[in-house]
Formats: sequence, structure tokens, C-alpha cells
Amino acid sequence: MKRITIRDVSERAGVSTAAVSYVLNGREGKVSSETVAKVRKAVEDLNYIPDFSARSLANNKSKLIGVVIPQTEDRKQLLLQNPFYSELICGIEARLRQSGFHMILSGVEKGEGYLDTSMQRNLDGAIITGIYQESFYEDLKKVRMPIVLVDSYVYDSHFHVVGIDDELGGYLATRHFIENGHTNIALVTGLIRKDGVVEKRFLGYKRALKEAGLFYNPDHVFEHSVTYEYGQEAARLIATKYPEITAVFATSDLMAMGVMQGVRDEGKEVPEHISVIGFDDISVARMCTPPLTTIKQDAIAKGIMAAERLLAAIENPDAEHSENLMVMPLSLIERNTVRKLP
Amino acid sequence: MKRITIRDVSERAGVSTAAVSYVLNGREGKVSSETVAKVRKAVEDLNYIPDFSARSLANNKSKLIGVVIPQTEDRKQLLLQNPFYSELICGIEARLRQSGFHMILSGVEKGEGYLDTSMQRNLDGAIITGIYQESFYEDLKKVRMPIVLVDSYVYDSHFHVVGIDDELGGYLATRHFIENGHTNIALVTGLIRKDGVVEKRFLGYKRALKEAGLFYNPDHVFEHSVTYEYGQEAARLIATKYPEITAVFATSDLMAMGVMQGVRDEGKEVPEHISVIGFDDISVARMCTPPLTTIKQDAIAKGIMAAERLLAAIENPDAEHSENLMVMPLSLIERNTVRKLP
DNA sequence: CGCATAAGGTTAAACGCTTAAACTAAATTC
DNA sequence: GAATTTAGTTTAAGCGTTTAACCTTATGCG
Repeated sequence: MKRITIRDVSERAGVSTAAVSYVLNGREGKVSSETVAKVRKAVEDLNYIPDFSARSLANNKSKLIGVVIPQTEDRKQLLLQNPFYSELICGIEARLRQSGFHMILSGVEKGEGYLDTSMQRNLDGAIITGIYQESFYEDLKKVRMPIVLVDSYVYDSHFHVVGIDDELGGYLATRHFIENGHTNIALVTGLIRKDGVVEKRFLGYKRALKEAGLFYNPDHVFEHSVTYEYGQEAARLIATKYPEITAVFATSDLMAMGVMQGVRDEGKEVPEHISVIGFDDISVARMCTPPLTTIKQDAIAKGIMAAERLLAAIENPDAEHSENLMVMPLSLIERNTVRKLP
Repeated sequence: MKRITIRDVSERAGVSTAAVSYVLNGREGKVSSETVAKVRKAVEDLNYIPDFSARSLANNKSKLIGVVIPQTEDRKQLLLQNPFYSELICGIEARLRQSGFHMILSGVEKGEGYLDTSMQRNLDGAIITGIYQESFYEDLKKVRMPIVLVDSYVYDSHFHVVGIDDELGGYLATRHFIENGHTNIALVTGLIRKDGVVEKRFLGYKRALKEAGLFYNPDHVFEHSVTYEYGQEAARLIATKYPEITAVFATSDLMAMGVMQGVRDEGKEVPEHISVIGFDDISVARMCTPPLTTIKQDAIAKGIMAAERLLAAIENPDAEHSENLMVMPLSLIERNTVRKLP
């Protein structure tokens, strides 16, 4: 079964392939309404579907967007375990599809850049989530497609950025503890990397402490990986070795849930013995017991926004460098994991 | 900045483009080791990266796999909220990348087939998860690429299938309740669609009841959508209007967690008043309180297997129709949501 | 030595599309 | 009525690969 080509369509419609191409691409004024009708009919009759490879080869547009998300520690799998990323992807995909784009979702190999993929596939743009080593961004700058960074503080005129005010998030969470009488507040977090979101949340945490005249104790920050398991481990440590700590700010809900379990593992209770605040407000946050107090951000909206920004930049490549930073809203959601100290 | 083409490489190496193409594609015996060396060097020097569009146009291979997953009720977003799908995707992506393939992840538009995408992009294959209306599969059969169906009982020589023994899963869960003295066991489930997985789980549920000489009561099956919210709603209904029910088998962990919440909403406890068993063993199942007893399947492994099958079929298109059905293992994981009745 | 064969290389025709440039015919201008 | 413009259409040259077919030499063999 041979493929139906633009030539077949042109023959059936009795016009040239150029004419067909023009009507398919809606070139205004290039073609009479009569021809449009003939071509439409032929396309319909033959059930013609254009070949995007050929199109891409001819005009250098692929209608393909690269989306990269972080990988697990072992570097083998995508970090989709974290529902935050799932929701982000949902938003991105929905918006891209709406505009006829497809998404190539992938992780990125250890050390490798993303240049290969972007060149091979002639990507029209990319959305990069998470934070990577510097060389990765250097590579990215060399490529001439628009790029949107999500959750990154790597500012550069080459990149559009969509994020939230992470510093504020960290501040709000910590201040909430303080308002409830807590003075020994631990931070449980993934690796604090330069220009990453947790660095800012950490800064907000410190600002709130300072503002309240509290001593910042480095021993109270537990830094490792963004996993449920590490949250659990850290909480066990806290429950057994740090009796002074009454509150834990986890920089991701996933970790916060681990913390809650770890606390219980040691025979203590949340929030009776230890209060917890998370970050993200992933959907399970309201489902767990007790429901988790957390800093809410809308991951789906973030994804949609990232896609929107990218599409706009593709449409209009001469980006005005003014508004290429987008900050989405965030808020503290009070549920039941913070105890008011007497 | 012009693109480096195979022609540039051939000129620098002092050979023809054909020679370059041969070494790039590892055509054995077509080329001397001397030429191989020269070409390798030139590729390295110029940092040449082939254009997959051109390649696809020339040899009809795209190294692109379509992956489709179900969408939410409102038909706008991917069903990635359900961690089961996230994990599946992780497995698929990891395996595909390992073999140099990329994945186009998408939902499929209301009513639309998948033919368009597959033709436009010249897909080398597709992995379809979930269950769709019949016309969708009819379309799929017309396309000449290998297709792997995950979680579907649509058998057809055109399709490879990877799944689990859902009937057995339903049976095991139900029997576990019965062994613990329960006799009024509700089923909370998403839409029971022909050839879908829940249909089989439902069958297993009925078989276990029958085997134990228990009456199957249609009023005890609560069928709607695969969401936390519906689980919650059903549980509230059960807790208030069906006092005889002591156990709930939810056909997905997400729903089971909703059930647990719904039970609590009505001032009752799991498992003291109502026992619960879920399905999938998503990672949060062990994290929730109390940890959920469930039917475990390994979603990541399932994804890897699906990808593996597809790759094999692509390698070797003359598929022997014997082994195109793959059944993955499953087991009951006892945690703390089932109470032993006196 | 003459000829078949093999090994290694090249040429050039696809693949299916876009688009600048050329062309044609009709309409407008002076 | 010739010259110019306009609108609509076609021609044909790419885009960057692959690969069948062809062309050289060198090798082996009777």
C-alpha cells in the first residue's frame, strides 16, 4: 500500500503540487477559492496525510518539541515518580497538542548534552525542567531554537524561564512554623544545587529564621535526594537524635510524606510531636493522613504556561527580551500537620 | 551557522557520501577499515550529527515510537495523575532510549484515530495503553507498523499484548477478604468496558464469590471513574447506606486511597469498620496510612517489557504469531487494611 | 595469459515536501 | 492600444539522507 503524496493530490485536483502546498499551508492570496475547493476535495477523497519528515526537511520546521525532565539517582529512569513532574507533563502535553505540536519526552544521558537530539530531530523548541550541570546550559545556548527553562534560576537572554518565587515559598513555610511557636525547625531537602529551586527555598528558610531572631543551625538541614525514602530516613534521625526539633520543612511533598512515615516509624506522631510542611501540593498531599500542610503551586498551570511561552517564542522568534521571565503564584495551604505550640 | 551535512563529512574525509553513509550505518564489508577511520575522524572533527528527517524520508525509518495513554474524563489531559501510568512511562522511556529510539507521548483526541500521527511522523511502532472504542483498533490495524497493546484484551494477530492476569488479581483480592471472614464485599471500580482490565478483575471478583458460595449482589458494585474522588464518594455511600458491607475491593490503588478517605469522612476507620484492598501497588500504596493491602504488579517492568517487545517486532517484522502475548506476574501484598473478622 | 570474481568505491536517483522565481492571462492605467 | 500591474499558477531547485546500480582495481584460477 503506497503512500499518498502531494503529487497524487495535485493530479487528482488537476493542479500543481505547489498549489496544493499553498492551500495546505494557508498561504493567503496565493491561490483562488476555486483551487482551494478542488484541492480540499482531493485531499478528502484520497485521505491525504502530509509527511512531516519531508516537510521538516524542506522548511526546517518539525512541529516537535523536546521535553526533558530529571532522572532518578541511578540515572536510569525519569523522575516521574514525583507526581509534580507528572502534572507538569500533563499541562505541557495538553497545550502542545492543542497547537498541533508533538512532544518528545526524555531524560538526558549522564553528562551528555541535548544538542544531539535537538539537531537530529530538528526540534522547534524545548522545555527543560530541573537543574543540570553548567556545561549542559552552555550546550543549550549554542542551539538556535527557543528554550523554556522550568524551575531553574539560570538566567540568560537565550532562555525563557517559568517558575515560582521559591524563596518566598521557603519563607512562608518557615514563618508559618514560627507563628505557631516553633523555634527549632529542620529543613529536609534534596541536593542544594546552584541556581536550583531548593537553593532559593533554603534562602527563604534562612530569611524567616533571621527575621524572627532565630539562630540558623546547619546541623538542622538534612540534605540528600528528593525521595520518599530519604524523607523517612531523615525523620527517623530527627526523632531519635534531635529531640529539640519540633518542626520539619520538607522542600517537596514527596519528602514530606516520607518524613511523616519516618516520624511514625519511631513511635511518634504528626503533628503532636513533630509538625511538617511540604512543598508543591501534589494531589496526594490532601489525600494522606493527616492531610499535609504545604506550599501550593499549580504544576499543570505551570506546564501549560511553559508550553504557551515556548509556542509564542516559536511564532515570533525575534523575542523581546523583556518578558521572558514568568513567575507563577504560590500560597500556603493549611491542613493538619502543623501543631500550635503553647 | 550552517548545518553540517553528510556532504561536508565526505569532502573532509575525501570519499563519497555513500561511503560515509555506509560507515555510519555499519554496513559490513562494504567499506575498508581505512575508509572507516577517515570517516570517523571527519565526523569527529566536524561534530557531525545526522538529520533524522532526511534519514526517515530516505529509508522510511524514524526511530520514533508513539506512546499513547488514556486521558482524564474531561478529555483534556493525560491520565498521568495515576502513578501507575507514570511508572509505566518510566519503563518505556528508559528501554527505548537505551536503543536509540525516541518517544512521542500523547493522548488521543476524542473519536480521532491515531492514523494521522503515525503517518505524519512515520512512526516505527506504537505502544497503546488503556482501552478505547472499537473503531480506534480498526484504524490501528490498517497501519503497517508493529503495535504493542498494554492492558487490553483486544486480541488480534496485528497486535502484541503485554498485560497481567487481571482475572486472577480480582480473584485473589476477593478470596483474601473471604478467607478473613468477609462476606459482603463491595467492588469499587472505573467504567467496566469490554476487553478492558477492570472487566477481568470484575470477573475474578465474581468467581471468588461464587466459589465461596456467596451471593453476587449487583448493588454492591460501584462503577464510575478511576479517580480518588470517586473512591471517596463511593466509600461515603457505603459507610452510610450499606451497613452490611465490611470490605471494599477497589480496582486501582488511587481509588482505594479515596475509599480510605471516604470511610474516614464518615467517622469510621480502616480496617476496623471497613477493610480495603487496592490494585497496582503504586509507590504511595505503602506510604499511606494505614499501608494499603493491594494486588501488586510492576508497572516499570511492564513498561520495559512493552518496549522490548516492540523493539523486537521492529527488528524482525516477520513476527511469528505464537508468542505475541506476554503475561507479567502479580501477587497479593498484605499490609494493614484488611481486618480479620471473628 | 585471459577471464571471472570479489572488494571497495562512486554516481545519481529517489524519498515527499516547500518556495523562490518564472510564467501567463486578465485587468488596469495612461 | 501599448505598457504596466495584478492575481493565480507552474516549474524546478533544493532540503539531507539512503541505496541500487554501476565502475574500478586487484586477486585468484585454470
